[in-house]
Amino acid sequence: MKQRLAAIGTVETLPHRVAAFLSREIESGELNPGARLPTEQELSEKFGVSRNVVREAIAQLRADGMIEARQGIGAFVLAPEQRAAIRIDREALKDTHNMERLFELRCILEAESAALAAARRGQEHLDSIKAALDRMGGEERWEEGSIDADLLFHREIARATGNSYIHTFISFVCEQIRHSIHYARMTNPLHNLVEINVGEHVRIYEALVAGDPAAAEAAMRAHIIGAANRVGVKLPLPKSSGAK
Amino acid sequence: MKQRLAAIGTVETLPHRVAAFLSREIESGELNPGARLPTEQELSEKFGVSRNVVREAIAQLRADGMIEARQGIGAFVLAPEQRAAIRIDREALKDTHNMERLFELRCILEAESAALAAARRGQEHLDSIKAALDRMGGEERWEEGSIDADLLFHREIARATGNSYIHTFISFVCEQIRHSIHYARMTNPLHNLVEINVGEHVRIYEALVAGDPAAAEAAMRAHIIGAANRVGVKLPLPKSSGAK
DNA sequence: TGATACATATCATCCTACAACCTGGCCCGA
DNA sequence: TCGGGCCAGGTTGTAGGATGATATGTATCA
Repeated sequence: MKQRLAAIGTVETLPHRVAAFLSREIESGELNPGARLPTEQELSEKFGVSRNVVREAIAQLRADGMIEARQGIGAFVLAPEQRAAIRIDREALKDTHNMERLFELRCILEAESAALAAARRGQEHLDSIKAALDRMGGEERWEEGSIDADLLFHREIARATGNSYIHTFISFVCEQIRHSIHYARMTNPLHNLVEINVGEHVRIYEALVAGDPAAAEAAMRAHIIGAANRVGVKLPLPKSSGAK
Repeated sequence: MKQRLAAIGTVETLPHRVAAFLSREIESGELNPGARLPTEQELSEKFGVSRNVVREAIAQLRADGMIEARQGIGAFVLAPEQRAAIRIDREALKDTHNMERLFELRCILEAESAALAAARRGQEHLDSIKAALDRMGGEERWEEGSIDADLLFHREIARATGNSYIHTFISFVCEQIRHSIHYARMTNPLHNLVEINVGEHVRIYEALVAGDPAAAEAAMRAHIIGAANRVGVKLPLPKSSGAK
């Protein structure tokens, strides 16, 4: 049971906390790009942890391209443009407004990707997508399993584009959304809030089978707008004026 | 001068090398999700480094969500879907085929974002974009400065969407492309390969001023296809069949 | 004045030790 | 025989010091 809790809550380790603190300080602008961080020793004293912990925290920030450490001089904050990784703060996703932004990004990515997938999908891709579709709606289970199948459905479509970067990006965004929905379900007793509309998925699948990019794009767009609505996020006019 | 080299080459630190090794081992599938990593001591012996170095490497992988460490048991490989960060291998970008994929992703992101920006941009956004445009083409310098201005132009448009996630994603993708182009220029003596078409940018800007999403999207799409061609990447029919 | 040598500051790496935690087996009692 | 508690060993988490590598500023000397 404790193990289960650890898997969900992700026990906060000391380096993680230090890294999160520094990260926020940089994001908020208290430490501008080019600024020099306190020395490792100063930080270890400030947080009351060993220098080892501080180093692990800095190693993480450095890997992300947020700071650059130079031997003999110190560590410096880098400009946000030269980040080597994209990382989304899950705390921020508890805000509905941010959820809305994330859904908007997802809509952009997935709609056009669906069009690409319709043009390039092979039979093997269709099979994988169909399998996910069956797992999703076969039984009337609106549970974890169905959500997994839902995500798999979207990932398989992304894979059918043949573009690994698109696959990576879409997988990432979907996973963030899944996480925040999971959180919403934990705090909100309305479990049925998360409801999967199988019909929308079927329409996407049919467009892919037909190899019709425009239809696939439209179906995917409609689906994501619908999905956003079902979790209480109203998506503001994506592609409203540009459609016609 | 040495400082310059350090800023470009990013001196390989031991933890970074260990992390890269483990990362590749996971990506290549030699370590499947759920598998347990060797203990820290075994790894430190295997690589001939201290346990501290191994810990810093593992801390990075853990921050990315590639592995999960449990006290008293060991470290385990996580499924690729639950990554907490997106990280692009710059070595892989030296392959033209990957460049092509990245441009395709960029096209998807930026085209629709341009449409959003056209609908939502305020005067302040137009001013920032115009400033970048002036910096880009004002003087006839196809140098670093112009490339910076080019990137800034795109980032400012992303910012005008009012969606911070879109801004983050586009900044990230653009920066990856900039890096790989920089690398290509170093190895290839054809410096003028990287040429900035000011006219294409002007057309995008005018569509934003007019507040015309469809025109902005089309102009951006044309621009990115053109930019890809200018660096020797032919973009395969994005939005070809779905357009009509 | 100019250049070399030195002292200092800082990060990079290593080492040892202990704490916290999990696993498995052993022992003992019912 | 079975069940439960106890203990030993292994593994990660944290602490603290020691040494090497590198950059900066200063002082000394020709």
